[in-house]
Amino acid sequence: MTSDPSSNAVDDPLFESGHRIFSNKDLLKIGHVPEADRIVGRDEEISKLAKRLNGAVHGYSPENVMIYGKTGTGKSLVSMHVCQRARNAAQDGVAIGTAYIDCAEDNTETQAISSLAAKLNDESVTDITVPHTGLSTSKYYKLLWKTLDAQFDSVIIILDEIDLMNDDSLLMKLSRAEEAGKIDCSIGIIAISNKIQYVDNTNERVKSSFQHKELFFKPYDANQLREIMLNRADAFQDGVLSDDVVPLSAAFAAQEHGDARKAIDILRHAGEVAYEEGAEKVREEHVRQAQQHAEKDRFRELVNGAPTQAKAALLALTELSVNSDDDAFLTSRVYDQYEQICEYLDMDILSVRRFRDILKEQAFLGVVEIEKINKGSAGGIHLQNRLIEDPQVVRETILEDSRMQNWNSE
DNA sequence: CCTCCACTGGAATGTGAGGCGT
DNA sequence: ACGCCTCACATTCCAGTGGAGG
Repeated sequence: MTSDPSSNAVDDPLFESGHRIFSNKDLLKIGHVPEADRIVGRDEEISKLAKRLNGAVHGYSPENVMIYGKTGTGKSLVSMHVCQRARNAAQDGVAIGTAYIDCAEDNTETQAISSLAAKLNDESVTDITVPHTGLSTSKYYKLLWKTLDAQFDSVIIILDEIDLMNDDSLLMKLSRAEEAGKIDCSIGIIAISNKIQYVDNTNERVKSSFQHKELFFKPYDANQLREIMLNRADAFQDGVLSDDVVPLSAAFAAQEHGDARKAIDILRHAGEVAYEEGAEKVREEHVRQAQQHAEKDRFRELVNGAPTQAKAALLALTELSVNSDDDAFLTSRVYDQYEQICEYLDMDILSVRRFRDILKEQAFLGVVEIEKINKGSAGGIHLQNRLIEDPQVVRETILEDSRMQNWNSE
């Protein structure tokens, strides 16, 4: 995520000095955090969240907040933004610290505490050194408490993607620290989750200690997406975007997921497509291409990320689809083909039961489609499995895997 | 309307890897 | 270094399923 445009550039005719399409592509990067006035359609969420954290600004305890919402609905963005404003708005004599933890990265209690301590610690003030690793969990906690007391009246901690944290005692210990008298500094936690049921799945001890308000983020609608994209339109050169480009991208994204990240992705792709074509304007057809491209990318990612056994199962399906007029096959038929593949590739052969579950998982991910059919007295209930994307494309993607490469027709 | 087929899917149970405290 | 615990993945067993066809 670091961009370092070299400062001592030499004009080389091999590379164009100015870009025909983009003027500031950074604005379309995934990790780009827009300025405050560029956050769209989340005013309500921002003010609600700010209200919960209000205490921190005056040196009292902020409330804990649990934020729910799908990906790309601005949860992290709004949280970070509010934290920043809280820091700026802190009253005289009130020291506020804020920290952001990505639980996908630090997914154990120890890791999270250690990076929390490291992030909040200002060595020149506290004279404490936080080692990256090597201490027991409890030592890290002690370090953290010390750090906090030495520097802050209150801290706000953002725990992003907390559902990926495989241990919820962190939540409990953080929220109990203050009342247990371990620290004088007050702690507010913003926990962010994609899953609505997150709190239901945590145990009772955590539920009782992590008292919190809940906040729901709705997906962006087409209007908001359009505005978000228009706000970033100056990533493009003046007049390069045709009028219908942004509304179309917004419409695509809105009907599919309401995910701002993906919407912007499509816009960027459209720009790239236009550039490669040598077009002087980004047009509707470029957006359509970008959209299709995004679809394929998503698919590639799904298939690439699948475990080996799932790939073998998919390969069996593609093999059948390619070599026959039908496109849907009974599980038993697919399983036979799968057995052949496994044997040929010298892989373990899983049981039919497990095989069914693997296909079901792929169906959940949107790679295959399963239909229930009934053959009556000729054989009761069966499942029919069908690939959603073009079998050839799936096949190529699977064969990119080194373990699968030996499988070349027959 | 009852039977019957061959697969489905829930439940119990086993196994190996990895994180954690001691 | 050690055992403990949890989790994901896998197997085995078996009651359940539901419409075509008698």
